[in-house]
Amino acid sequence: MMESGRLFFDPTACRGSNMLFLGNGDNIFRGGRAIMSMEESSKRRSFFSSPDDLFDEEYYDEQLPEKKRRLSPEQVHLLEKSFETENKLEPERKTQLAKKLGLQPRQVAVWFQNRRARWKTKQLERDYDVLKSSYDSLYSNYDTLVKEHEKLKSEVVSLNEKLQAKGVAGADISAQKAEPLPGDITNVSALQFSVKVEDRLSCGSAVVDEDGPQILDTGDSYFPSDNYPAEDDGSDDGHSYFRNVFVAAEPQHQEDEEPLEWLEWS
DNA sequence: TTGTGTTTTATTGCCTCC
DNA sequence: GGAGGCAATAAAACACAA
Repeated sequence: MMESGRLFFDPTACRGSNMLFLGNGDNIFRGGRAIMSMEESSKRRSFFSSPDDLFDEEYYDEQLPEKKRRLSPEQVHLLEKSFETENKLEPERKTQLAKKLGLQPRQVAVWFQNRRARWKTKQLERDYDVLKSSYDSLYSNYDTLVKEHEKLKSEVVSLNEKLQAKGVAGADISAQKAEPLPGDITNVSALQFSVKVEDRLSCGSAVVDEDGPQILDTGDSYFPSDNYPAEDDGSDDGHSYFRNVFVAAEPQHQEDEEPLEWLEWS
């Protein structure tokens, strides 16, 4: 596999014979011509010499394989569409696509490889954003809880003082007979998170119970399956590797989400 | 025009699977 | 062992500010 790739643009390999390009059913000159025709303006020349065909002067400009050339928008569009339906390439589809596009199968394979890499990079960026907003949300809720806790604590202290004052002043209520407070409710640990926090939250932006938000160990933390989801024309439609990771504080989410099945790998 | 940063195409080497 | 995948990287093509 690598050998064919290596030969593809290897000047020494090209010098001898074009048979080297014929192994996959397409040859580079056919592809080169197709690209050339779509990019009428560019007529640059390859840095390496070509096979016998190049002796034909008429052919020279159009047939010469170039060292590197961008695919035409039409080619990219078709490749993108194909990638959307299936991001991996079976040999048959590769050959078909290559023929359709006037490219070498190898070029199609390389394009898919690079496209998958790009998709993955974008996906990681999206995942980072999701994780960050979840963190921000949790942090914000935590902050609210801490403040509320402080407020309640001071209320308890104040009520305790009143009770004690009443106990001293009241004729029948001795300090000994007074109902003890249920535990030391001025103690942070007694209050803190021993009850369901969600009961105390009014905003409802996040449901945080005693188990708290958590990151579940999903085991394999990367690709959910052999197939990535179809991507909407390379746009950010927010498929996350980690979408099944968060059980709380999921940020506002995309409407056009795909079903989770493909994410539920184990 | 040129320098610079980004994107795209292609290669290389390693790994896994059959 | 060959085929195909991925990560890392090179290098050409492109975009764009100065």
